[in-house]
Amino acid sequence: MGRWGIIEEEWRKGPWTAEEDKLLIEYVNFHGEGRWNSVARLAGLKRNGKSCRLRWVNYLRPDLKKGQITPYEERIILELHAMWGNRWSTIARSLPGRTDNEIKNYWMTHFKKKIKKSRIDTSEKIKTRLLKRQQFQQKQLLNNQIDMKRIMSLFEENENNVPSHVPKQDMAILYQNNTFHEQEQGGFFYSMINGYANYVPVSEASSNEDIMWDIGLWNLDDFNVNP
DNA sequence: AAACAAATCAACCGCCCCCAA
DNA sequence: GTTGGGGGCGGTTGATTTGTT
Repeated sequence: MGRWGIIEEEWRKGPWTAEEDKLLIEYVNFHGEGRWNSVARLAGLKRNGKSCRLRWVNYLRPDLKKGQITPYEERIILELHAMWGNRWSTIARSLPGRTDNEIKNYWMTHFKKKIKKSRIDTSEKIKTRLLKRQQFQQKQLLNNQIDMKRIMSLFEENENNVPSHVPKQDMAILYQNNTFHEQEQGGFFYSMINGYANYVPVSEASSNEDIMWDIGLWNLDDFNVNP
């Protein structure tokens, strides 16, 4: 009870019940995603907006991929984590149907203990701090994710069996020995520059030498965007 | 069978950014 | 220019599940 005898807003916490899920699904089906803070009022749920959003995004969304992370997905998680660090939502954008939370959990349980604490940790933090200030950079980098998706979609098709419509040359993009092999035709050229991955659409690279899709995130020291 | 340990993962928290008023 | 609400993100927790002795 509040000071004036008014019952203070008490939000439910903890695991969701099937009934709560049902209410939330009905709400989203009717009102769409978003405006999460009005869910409690409109759907009769005693959950705050954040809780509702989280439940929907991580569990109830119909487009979620169910089942275990496949070995193929695991490789992508490792590769992208090497590129992006702990930016789970960024990594998740390249894995359709998987959530940042899921990927984060997976990495934490499977790989964290294998990574020794070292000065790499410190430099990761510096990198993260730098990135936050570099809005412009980030937007550009996210654009390049689109290019990554094209790569990833090729892997997707190659995961189990190779559809006949996949051109031979695209098959050259293979993930072996912890790296993408260089690929010169019909896809992307992958290389490591200063230890960071670069993906260059081959068509762009060959038609215009000046275009360099540098998603080597961390060479930001060279920029002075925010004087 | 039972006690204990470890792994898993759903959900929380605090912080941050964005943007409308 | 400031403020506050909404929402997104990464780190963390802790109940439950799974493995081990």
